[in-house]
Parts: sequence; C-alpha cells; structure tokens
Amino acid sequence: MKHLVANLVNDALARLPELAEATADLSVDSTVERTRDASHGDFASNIAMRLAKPAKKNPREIATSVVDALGDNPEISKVEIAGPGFINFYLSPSAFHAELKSILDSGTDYGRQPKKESPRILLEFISANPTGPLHVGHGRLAAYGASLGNVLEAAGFPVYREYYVNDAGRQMDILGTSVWLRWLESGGVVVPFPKAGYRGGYIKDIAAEIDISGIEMPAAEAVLDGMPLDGPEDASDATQEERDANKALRETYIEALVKRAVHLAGDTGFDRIRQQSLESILADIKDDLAEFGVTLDKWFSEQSLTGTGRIDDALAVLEERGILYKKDGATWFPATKFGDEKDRVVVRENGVKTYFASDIAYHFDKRERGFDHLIDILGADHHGYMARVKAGLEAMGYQGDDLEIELVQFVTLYRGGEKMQMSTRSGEFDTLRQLRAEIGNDAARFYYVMRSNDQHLDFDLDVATSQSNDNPVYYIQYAHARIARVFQKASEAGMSWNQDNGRGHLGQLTATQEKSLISALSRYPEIIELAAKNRAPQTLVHYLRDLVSDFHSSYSAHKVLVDDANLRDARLALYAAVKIVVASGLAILGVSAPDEM
RNA sequence: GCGCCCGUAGCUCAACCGGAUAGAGCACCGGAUUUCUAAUCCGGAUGUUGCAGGUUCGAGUCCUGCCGGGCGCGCCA
Repeated sequence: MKHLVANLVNDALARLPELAEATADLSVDSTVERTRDASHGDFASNIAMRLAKPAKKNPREIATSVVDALGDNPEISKVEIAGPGFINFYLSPSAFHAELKSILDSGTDYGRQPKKESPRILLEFISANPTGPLHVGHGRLAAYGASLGNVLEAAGFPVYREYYVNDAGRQMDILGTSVWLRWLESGGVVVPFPKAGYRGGYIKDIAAEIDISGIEMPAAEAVLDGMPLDGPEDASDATQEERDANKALRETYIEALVKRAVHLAGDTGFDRIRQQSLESILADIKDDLAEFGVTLDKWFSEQSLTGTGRIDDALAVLEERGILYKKDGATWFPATKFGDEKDRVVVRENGVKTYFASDIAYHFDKRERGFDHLIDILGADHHGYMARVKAGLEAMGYQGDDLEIELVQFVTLYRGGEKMQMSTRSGEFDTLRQLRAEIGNDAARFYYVMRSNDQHLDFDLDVATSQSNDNPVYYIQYAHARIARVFQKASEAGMSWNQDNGRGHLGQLTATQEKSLISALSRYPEIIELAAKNRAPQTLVHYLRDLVSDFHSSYSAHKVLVDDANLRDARLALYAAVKIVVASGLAILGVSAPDEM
C-alpha cells in the first residue's frame, strides 16, 4: 500500500516540471511512511520538506502544489497538509478492502515480492568448527541466519545457504588425538589428558563408537616416552608473560602428542580416527540443525579446497600478479594496501598455509560460482576478519563490497541468576541441543531473533522455562490457534464461512479494532521489505506481536459467530487473512503455527 | 594504546536512507469470563534517549570529544 501512495506522489511530481530538477536524486518511495498517529492519516510524505532546500521554496507551498497535482483517486479519501509541510493521506475503505482480498487470494504468498534474478545471494552462516556439538552461541547464528535467509527469499532474492566446514588443519589433528587418547584410556592406557585437547564428554562417546580395528593399542610408556610436560592452567593472578609461557607449553605438549598419535596409530590409522571423529561430529551438527528447522543448501568442506589445490591456485594468481611478498621465511599478503590494519601471513615459515589463505580461496570460489553478493554471518569476535577478507576479494579481482558481514553478538546464558561459562575445550558449555530440549524449538528460534543481532543476548533459562506462558511466541501462536478454532466452531454450528459473501460485505467491518487490524495486515509486505533491507528479522517479530495484539483486541470486543451472516462472513474473512499472515510470518521465523494449543 | 559494536522507562527491548507528542512487553495496581480457548482483553505510572558540543527547518538517529560495557588486535583456527 505504501507503494500505492508513493506512486501517486510520483505521478503528481511528473505533472510539476518546476520541481523536476529538485527531485532528481530523491527516491519518492523513501518519503512515504506509515503514520504513528491516526490523526495524521494512514500515510504521510515529507517530500515537501525534503524538496524545500533544492527547490528554494517554502515547504508548505510545495506541499500545496503536490496536493493540487494529485487529482482525484478512488484509493484516497482525504489529503491534508499539516505541521511544517507533511502531506497526510487518508486511504479509502475500499483501498483497505482490496488489500484484504489480496491476502485471501494470495494466501501465504501475500507479502512476498516477485522473484528477482539478481543479485544472487550466498548466505554463509554458523560454520562452527566440527570439533564438538553446537553450543548456544551457534544457536543464535543458526536462528538468525535461517530467518534472514527466509526473509531475503520472501523479499524476492535468490538465496543459497552454505555452512563452511573447517575440516582441515591442525584442529582436526587435535580432535583425532583427543579421541585416540580417550580410546587408549578405555583400554587402560592412561596418559595425562592435554589441557589443549578437546575435553568434552562427547569425545569419549566417539572413542567408544568408532571403528578402530587394526590399530594397535600402545603401552603408556610408548606414548609418554620423551614427551614434554603439559603447560599448567593459568593462575587467576597470572601475568601476561606467564599466560603466554603456559600456553606455549600446552601447545608444545599437544603438538608432540599429535605427532606421537600419528606415529603409533600409523598414518592411515590416525587418518581413519580423525575422519570418523569428524564425521560423527558433523552428523550430530546436521541432525541438531535439522531438528532446529535450519536447512543448508551446501556443506562446503575446507578439505575440498585443499584437496583440489584451489588454495594453491588462488595463491598462484596472487603470486602472478606480484601481490604477495616474502619476509622472515613466510609469504605475506599486503592487506594494508587494501585498507586492513596490517599485512597478513598466508604461508607460514614451516610451509603450512594459514586459515586466511583458505579464506581467500573460499570467498574467491564463492564469487567464481556466480554469486553476486556474499553475506557472512559471524560471531562478534570475528570482526577483525572483515577488512582482510574484503582485501583478499579485491586482490583476487572482485569488489570488497561484494562481501557483507553481519556480526552477531554473544549470547550469555543465565541459570539461577548465575552467568554460565561457555567454552568448547573445557567441556563446560551448554549445547544448543540442551537448550532446545529445555525451552522447545519454537521458543528458541523466536528468542534468538527477537533482538537485533548487534545487541548482546541474555538468555535466562529460568525465565524461559518457568514462565514460558508469558513467552511472546505463545501469544502469537495462540492467535493462530484461536482463529483455527473459530473456523472449526463455525462449521460445527452450521455457520461455515461463505467467502464470497464475506468479500461482498467487508464494508461492515467498521469497528475501530477491525479497522486497525486491517491496516496492520496491510503493513505486512512493507515489513518483509524492511526486514530484508535491514537484515533484521526482529522487525518481523515485533510486527507479529503488534498484529496479533490488534487481533486479540478485536476478538475480545466483537463476537465473530453472530447471526447476521453478512457480518459473520466478513469477520471470518478478516480472521482468515490474519491467520494467513501470522502463519506466513511464523514460517519465516521457523516457528510453528499450531491449530490447537 | 589502536580498531569495531553497544548505551533509550525499574527490567528486557522498539522506533522504517533524520520527521510531527520517543513506543511495546515484563513487573506493579484495579477491573472483565451464563457468550467463538482467560496462554486473552480493558484501564492506570514511568524518560535530561550515558555526558558535552556541532550540523539541520527538524537529531534517539548524522559529525567531534568524553564516560561506561562487550569484543578484537598471532607465522591460532
């Protein structure tokens, strides 16, 4: 409906050549907005104020000429000039009724924009390292990414969802070693477990389930012979130097253990342990996400980049262009030339390529696959990567702006008023799976995206569980269930909805609550557009709450199943439309719309 | 120290490229059910939008400085 008004303003401007120059670089659409206050009409345009300076005219004068040029339109019942120069539009009831019919005609396609061919969007999200189950922080990335993907799709963009599986490199060796050690332990071979290893209980489960046949169980002495000591935990009052030193010791110990594991289990044996561990964890992650209603189009394996030499190819391209340079035995990428703070190593002195090298190759690969716009959803701690990955894209011949990074702030879990610690390696984290079991998928999906992604999220489990009836997600779902019930009741009472009759009597929906509700419904397409533009699914959350609040008010004030069939069918038409929009909005958020509660 | 994000009612948060009187929920108080689900509705209070300047017809929103919180600043991933 907003576009309807914007188009009228546009047409009016076309009839005013004296304003043409001033209007040149102004999007008329952006001047039209819903009013906050009903006394300002349904829509307002601030175009007269915006044009005042470039046209060198008084805003109210401009407003007057625009209004005169509008002419008569059946959709508009009244136009007023108010305040410093706002043009207020009052839409006719028939305009709202047409919108209502459009909802009934389109069903859950209502509000969806026509499909666009471009830009093709590649949405990468979660991409949690496959070294353990997803924790509650990943849950936020998953919920935000999934909802954002749905919102973008609803806004017409082609969206491809991808999870980057970091299944190559050192951490996989540490994972394999951790599992190997737990397997030894189960065979009575006890070795001090490395502090830098993965210590979660799931490691033992994996050790118990994987196929270990043909791999020899060594004696403890064989494992420990010549091993350095593990570094101690940091004391709470440790200085930075002590922390660095401890960490170096822990790293040395785990490195040595990895080498020993490879040696004792054999190259192929260790490889089998590592791959099985990876597969086990990945299967768990996939299952977890599927249950959470999060689907991906592709699980992009880092091994597929290293295995096919695509990282080398990318580096070769940079080499050819003379971009890379050598220093201290390492190969550097001059990120500072592309706006980053410092230059970055791509190949270490020991010949091992860095994570950044695969990042360059991966993002290059995304563009090469034909995606025009890349969106990465990352945890807030990754903000340091923005500049360098954009730099990498530019060096590979694309635009830094092809990549958009949406940062998601941290989640803090509270239980019993206590902040909970979350760390994968220490094994004390709370998993997404546990959270879902406690509060349910719907509440979890909803809570995760209720707040702006750039706000910290405090997740209070006590509130989410013990007071779950006050949960806004139920408030919205309840509206859907109530409507479903009304339709059921109608048919039970022999008052089945006659849709055609309802459509013919929408003029009887004259109550204040009903008019507000119709107006709220008509906002839905604008909300989709806005949420997509701002990458802000929470816009939809707030909208649904408002919409449903109008519904509950109307429902309480006016009985639906009245004897007057015309009024009854009209009200049923209104509620059918509400049901459609609520179901559609909840589907975008990944929340179910139950018919019964 | 440098960089990024955040700061709005007692609490948790909204506020559409800057727009009219900054809005919701929770909590608190009072009321509503012989009537389609009371997981509901109706009524009631709350603001120096962290502070100080600046730009503008107009600033929670943009700019500068400061204060407070989070995160990052590796030849880790």
